[in-house]
Amino acid sequence: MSAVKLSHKLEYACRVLAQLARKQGQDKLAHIDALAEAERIPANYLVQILNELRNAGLILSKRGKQGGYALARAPEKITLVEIVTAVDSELLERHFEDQGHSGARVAQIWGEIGNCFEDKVRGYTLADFVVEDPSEMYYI
Amino acid sequence: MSAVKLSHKLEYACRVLAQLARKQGQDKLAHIDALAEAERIPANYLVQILNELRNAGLILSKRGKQGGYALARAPEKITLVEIVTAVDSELLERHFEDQGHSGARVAQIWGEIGNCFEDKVRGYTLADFVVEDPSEMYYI
DNA sequence: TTTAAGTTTACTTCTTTAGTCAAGATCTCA
DNA sequence: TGAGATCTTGACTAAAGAAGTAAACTTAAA
Repeated sequence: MSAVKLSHKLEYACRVLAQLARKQGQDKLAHIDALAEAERIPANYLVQILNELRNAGLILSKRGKQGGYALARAPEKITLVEIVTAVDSELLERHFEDQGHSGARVAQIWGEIGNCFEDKVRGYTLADFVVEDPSEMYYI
Repeated sequence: MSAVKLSHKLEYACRVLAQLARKQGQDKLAHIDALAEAERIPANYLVQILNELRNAGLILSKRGKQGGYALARAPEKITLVEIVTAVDSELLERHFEDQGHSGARVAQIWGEIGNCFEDKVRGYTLADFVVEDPSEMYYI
């Protein structure tokens, strides 16, 4: 587990969703190239990430001319746990070996730590990624 | 980051230290083979892990006949953060890209989550891994 | 001096991550 | 209808890390 060191993929997913949240309400759909440019993400890689987010039901897409992407729901209805699960579900999985004399207790303690982590992650929604004044973030 | 999915190395380190804690106070030193057997860890791999724990000052070793390993301090003086830092320091590192329109806020939020995680990890010591009654663990 | 330890370093194998690429499907508009 | 814009899908690759293996080297006690 790398709890605090994010994978690029998860960080990209958070950023692109934040950007989509910012564009919400506009009638025009967002294009991959514009999203890649705004968030400095390799466009070819972003393709895959958007696919996973769509498969998870977090965004909607439309093909063809006038096509593009938009959030499937309001930002405050999309929790960070859903984002993690969509692109990097291992992060929240717990699989301990539970072998040897100390396996059970080690698993128990890390299980508690995992619960704490998951609760914290569950407490955020996409709306928190788009607050107007970043300094507000400290009071959450 | 894999916060909740432990690397084998970190899980092995926790287990072998718990075993050393259990043997504390005895005048005989613990041998690699016995530790590997008790905690079901590949002995050849354990060699490397014990080395890192010694370099980090968590255990002491003695070579030659009658050699072996022991904790460098009392279990309650060894925090889980020290163990993580010794064998898998990346787990607690935070490196976000902070690029694109949303980079700063994404980094800020994950930084908060990381602080929460680190605080939780800091709250445990090796003594917690060796309680007599595992059911006590639930009340920590 | 023999032997039972730990020490150090190099190597292998497998999986994952991050990224690239291109052919295919679909939709709108002229 | 058809041309072009746009997403869709799947195959591929290079680099890095995880996990484990192995063996030569050093040290200390009997």
